[in-house]
Amino acid sequence: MRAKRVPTPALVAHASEVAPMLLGKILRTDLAGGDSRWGRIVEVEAYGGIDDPASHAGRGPTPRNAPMYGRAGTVYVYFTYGMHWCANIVTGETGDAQAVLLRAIEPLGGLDAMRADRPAARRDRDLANGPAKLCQALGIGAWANGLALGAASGMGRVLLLDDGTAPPANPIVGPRVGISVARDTPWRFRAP
DNA sequence: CTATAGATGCCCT
DNA sequence: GGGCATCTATAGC
Repeated sequence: MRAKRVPTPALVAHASEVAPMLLGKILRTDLAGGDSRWGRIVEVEAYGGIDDPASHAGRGPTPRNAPMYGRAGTVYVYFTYGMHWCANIVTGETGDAQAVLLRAIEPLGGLDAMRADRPAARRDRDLANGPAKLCQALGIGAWANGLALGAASGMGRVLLLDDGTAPPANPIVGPRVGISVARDTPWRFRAP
């Protein structure tokens, strides 16, 4: 089956509901210069809005989290630890400021380009098994911040595709990684 | 395999 | 100035 774009209305729900549904979907970048890279989403985390202390939107709007307040399907990319980019997909109603952090994909296409951009990865399984590694492998950076899924900028575009693979019936659910608050909220989802 | 330290810069208080 | 939705190399088992 050929892959089709995930329709935006499917993303208009709480991040904790959208997140497990993104497992199994295809994340692809088409970069300026012509190369495409893609893989299957195998790990995500849900982040809520003003009511979620672990979310970047947990203390209201700031310049950094502004894309989170946009429409569902907006890509929110942030810079952290002085060197890493991480990518989210905004969910919910406009203004809800919820998002799903894309934590890991199983690389499927564009492997050579991924390897070139991830010299530290000694094995292919390490190409995109982390939120910052995923961005490095797919070539996602500041250029994608605030873009709608599927919309092209001068640097490229980000696509969320459905190739007919159903989300896992029993994803591994647990607390989110790397946060210092709300550690009891089980909003991390992994494919078995 | 686990544990730990260091890198490195931006955002927000 | 504190803290960060992280990654890598290295050390030890």
